Amino acid sequence: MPRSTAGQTGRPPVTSRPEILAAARRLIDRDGWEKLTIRGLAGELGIGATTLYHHVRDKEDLLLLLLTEYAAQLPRPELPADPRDRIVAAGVLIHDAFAAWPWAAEVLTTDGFIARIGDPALWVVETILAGAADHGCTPEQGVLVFRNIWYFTVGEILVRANTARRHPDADFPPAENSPFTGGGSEHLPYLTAVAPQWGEIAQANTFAQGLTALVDGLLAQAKP
Amino acid sequence: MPRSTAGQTGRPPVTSRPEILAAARRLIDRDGWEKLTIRGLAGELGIGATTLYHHVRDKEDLLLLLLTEYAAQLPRPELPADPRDRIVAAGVLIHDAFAAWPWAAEVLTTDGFIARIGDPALWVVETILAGAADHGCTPEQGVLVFRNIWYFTVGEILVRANTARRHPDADFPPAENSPFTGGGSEHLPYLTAVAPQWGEIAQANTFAQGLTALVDGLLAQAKP
DNA sequence: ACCTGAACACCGTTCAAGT
DNA sequence: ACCTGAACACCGTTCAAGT
Repeated sequence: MPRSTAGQTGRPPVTSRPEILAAARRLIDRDGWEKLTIRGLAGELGIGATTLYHHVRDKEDLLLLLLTEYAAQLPRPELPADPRDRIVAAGVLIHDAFAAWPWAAEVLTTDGFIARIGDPALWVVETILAGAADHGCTPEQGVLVFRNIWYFTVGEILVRANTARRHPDADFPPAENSPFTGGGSEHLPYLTAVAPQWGEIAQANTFAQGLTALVDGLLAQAKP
Repeated sequence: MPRSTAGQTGRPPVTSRPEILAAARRLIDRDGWEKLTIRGLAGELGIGATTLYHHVRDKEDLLLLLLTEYAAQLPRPELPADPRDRIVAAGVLIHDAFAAWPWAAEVLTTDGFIARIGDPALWVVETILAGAADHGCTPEQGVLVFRNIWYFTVGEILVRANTARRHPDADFPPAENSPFTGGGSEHLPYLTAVAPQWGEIAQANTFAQGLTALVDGLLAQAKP
């Protein structure tokens, strides 16, 4: 008996989990991740919306599968030998992975997915812990280093992704209609002075620089 | 002619913007901010849902009003004289304000509100820019310092708030069902070693410590 | 086995009609 | 002036019925 198409019982499938995940990625890449809806995804596949529930537990499960697939597929490059440089490089890797897929970072925080990414993503955590230990950190200090890097990275991606969505070249303050650009700005001299250049300054990618500052500060704290 | 109740034309109001904002805060404090819906808010006030649109442009406008009101009401304490300590203190202030109202941080990133908070919140930005300048930073470096602090702070609050929502005492990895706690964890020795204590370590509030590391690292970069 | 439409319990928002 | 219900265009999800 052939095991693939013959001898089956019941109605034949119209889709599969891999097909669903591929369609979801297509939809996200095309319209943005906030447009990924169960109904829209079913439409993309040309099937009934409720059919999806036979291949995926719920929408949260779908997002988790998407994230896991993405994480597993990421390259795993050679890292520098120096512990400090290795930690920075690992942080940059996390950052670049999520910067290319900003919705992933958003999902990761907004829904508390952090604790549920599987094996394929854990080697980055291991790399940072190992780097900290090589530098002379205790395990506790290593965890601290990782968590602080994680905070910084998530924050940078979320702020950058969301400000880009609205103000293509501005960032924090100097919206033309902002109250401080009008009258009464005497008590905000520094802000008023940099306001014109803020947008330009904010546009530069300074993530690696900021991360380096954070890592250096953390390692200095751990080993005085 | 009395100016309050007599001589008016048209149907009398059933609510007002301050009443709406107060009800919204009540709802958020009681049920969490994801439960704040236009319909639910109208229900809380005992009025028709569509009536709200006569006092508030839309839901985004409502959230912005809420944020502005909250920011305006925050205390404005005395800060240390030393520039570095002042920057750290200002960062801790931002953090504590949003940590007490985590949904505000979430709104701030998820909807790109950052560029639109008004005057009452800008003095913190000014404080950080002034501190950086006092330390010898250029205006560009000052902006960099502020932005990095902002990333770190937002990230910390979002990650902490959302992991707390699900895993009361865990944070990143050691969920009991995590793949690496089972077999095949030989290539993750550091992670495996700290796994049992991770939750406990992650529970401590190390924000000020992490922020200090970041600020020290940034200031060291700016003035070698 | 797998698929489906109808239905449930929600959203934010608009608009013509009422007071 | 202000308020309102009905309606529009959506959500995620369940479930009985079909193939």
